[in-house]
Amino acid sequence: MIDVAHHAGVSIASVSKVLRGAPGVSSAMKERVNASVEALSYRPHRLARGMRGPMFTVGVMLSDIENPFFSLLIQGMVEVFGSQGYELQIAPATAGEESQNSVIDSLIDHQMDGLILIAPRGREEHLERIGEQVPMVVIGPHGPSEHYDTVSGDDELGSALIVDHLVSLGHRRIAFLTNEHPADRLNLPESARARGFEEAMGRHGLSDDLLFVPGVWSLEGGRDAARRILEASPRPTAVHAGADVAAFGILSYLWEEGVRIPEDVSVAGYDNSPMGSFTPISLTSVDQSGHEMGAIAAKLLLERIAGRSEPHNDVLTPRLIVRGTTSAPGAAIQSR
Amino acid sequence: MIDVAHHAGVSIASVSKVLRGAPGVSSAMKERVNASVEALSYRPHRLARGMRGPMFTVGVMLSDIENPFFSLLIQGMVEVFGSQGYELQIAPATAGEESQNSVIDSLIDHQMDGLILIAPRGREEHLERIGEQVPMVVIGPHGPSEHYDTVSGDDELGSALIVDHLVSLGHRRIAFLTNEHPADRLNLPESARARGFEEAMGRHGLSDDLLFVPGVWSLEGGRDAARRILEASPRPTAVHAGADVAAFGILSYLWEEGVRIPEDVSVAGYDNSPMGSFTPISLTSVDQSGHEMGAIAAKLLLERIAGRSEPHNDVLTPRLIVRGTTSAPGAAIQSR
DNA sequence: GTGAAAGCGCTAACAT
DNA sequence: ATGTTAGCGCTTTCAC
Repeated sequence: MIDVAHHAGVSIASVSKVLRGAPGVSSAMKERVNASVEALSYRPHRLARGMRGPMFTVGVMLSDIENPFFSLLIQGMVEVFGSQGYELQIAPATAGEESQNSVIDSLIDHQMDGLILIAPRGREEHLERIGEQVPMVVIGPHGPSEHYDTVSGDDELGSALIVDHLVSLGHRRIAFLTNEHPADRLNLPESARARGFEEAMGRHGLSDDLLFVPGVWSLEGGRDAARRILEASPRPTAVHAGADVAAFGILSYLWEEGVRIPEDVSVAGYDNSPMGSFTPISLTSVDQSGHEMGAIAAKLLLERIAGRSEPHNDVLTPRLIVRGTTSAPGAAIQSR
Repeated sequence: MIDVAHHAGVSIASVSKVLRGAPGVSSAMKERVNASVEALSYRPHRLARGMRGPMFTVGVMLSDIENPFFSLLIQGMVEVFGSQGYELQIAPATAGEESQNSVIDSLIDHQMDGLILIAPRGREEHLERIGEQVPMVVIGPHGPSEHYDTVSGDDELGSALIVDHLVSLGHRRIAFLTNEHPADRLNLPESARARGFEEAMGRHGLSDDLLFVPGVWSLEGGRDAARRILEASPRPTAVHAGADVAAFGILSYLWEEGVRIPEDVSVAGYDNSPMGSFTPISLTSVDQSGHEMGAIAAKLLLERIAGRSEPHNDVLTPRLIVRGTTSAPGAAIQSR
């Protein structure tokens, strides 16, 4: 910056003012400085700037880089932050709680102006403590919160939509693939979806007909689960896979085994992934508008950075998307 | 840090030394300082540290957050950097060259110790200029380079593997889906794959039978291309989709139209995405070991950060994975 | 082995 | 409207 000041024949404070667009600079000064900046192809040192004021950078803790739904979220954020002059940096973590916490700490150490946590596994108390230190938005069913905002889909309702749909088709015995999680963690999507499933089944008087299949939401996890579902007695006529990726695994295994879908077994996913809409998959699923969710999270974070401190807990309404993998049990209502 | 020094009753210089593990500190001093750090739950200010020395953070320019192959790359990097005490921050960009360049600039402004660019669209000269400023590794067919390293698959060979396979099955008229790109950009995966396709066709004396289908490598792009391929006359009996995601789109459209695969049209992808291996897709594809590629890029970057300046240009050998979407033309060699 | 002090590149009072 | 200067939290000579 000193070089620029010399080149332009002005003080470094003036350079700083021009660069920040601060008030109280003549247009002549602006031109001279900008010309010198150009001539020397000077770029401001973000760290030095960050030592005094904001970094104009927000951090995202990404708990699973493979999940395509999370990619959607990030795209929504990118658009909002980009248009507001904020930069976005993503710190990849794993599913483990320690990994996620250390990634979050690192983001704070880097003096990010705000944090968005995507489906964190940390406990509420811990999240509250982070929220006290830095503006924060959590994506996932985490409300109510004191010191941070949350955005999530109404996963209980989403599960209920699936159950209602299947029951209205005539299904009674329905399986749900749990994503393995500690029983005391009520703030995870898998908890909310399991809860919604159980309640909806109860509402239809089917509490004795539900089957919880322990397993993991992944392609392989879905295949494993499908194997066990076929062996169950009585065998379920429908499966709520919990997530699209798990549904893909289930479908894959069932198809290989010659099980007809949806005639023999109906399958519903969750997330409405792009792949699911395509033939020959045509997966019945629940849409939770990830793009919009990401954009909302970004806007909430900007509000918090601007000073708001009352917590917002936004819940988006999911939509059921009926496609070809669900039908009345035993009935081939549509060709596949 | 001053607080820690007071709490421990020592100078801030000593605190600094202990924290960095610098030589010349008594073990008594170490213990006192560490105790105070613990007691005050002090965390070092990364920006202030970065103003004097390295940040121990590397930046990744991610040109497409949706591409699952890129996720694989990042997982490979995470493992290497994590074990070496480096942090990884991902800056998401779009396919546009300007977007990518500004993201790269921003990474440099943040004083990252090194950069990995995933499939950048910038020109060689521009990349060289960046490589002069900061240790850098480019993932993509960009060699030979002066001031940075590259890692890539041998995309020309990969395309040739597909052509050889299809021709050995008896195909002659084969289509290739171009990912739209400027003709003068030879350093893109799409360019290399197109080149490999053309050369291999020529080698088999089929230069007159090849069909370049302009289009985009995406689900929708694949569907569009499939429509035009069906209309082509003479109609190709096989398609090299260029990328799995495009192949999925092609398959989707062909299935909807009642075209039998592989009997009527054979389809091959590129990338060996996890989804492709599952029934009912079972896509013939080319594996380019993304995980390993990411790990190699990370190691090369660490070497550069450590001081190496001779460029390395690593090329990984791709493997053809034959599955159910390719067969002799007109022949149903395997049930789907 | 330990501490004092200069300085990294900026911003923000404050003075002119 | 412009310039001077004191820090931000750390690292790093250089004395002690």
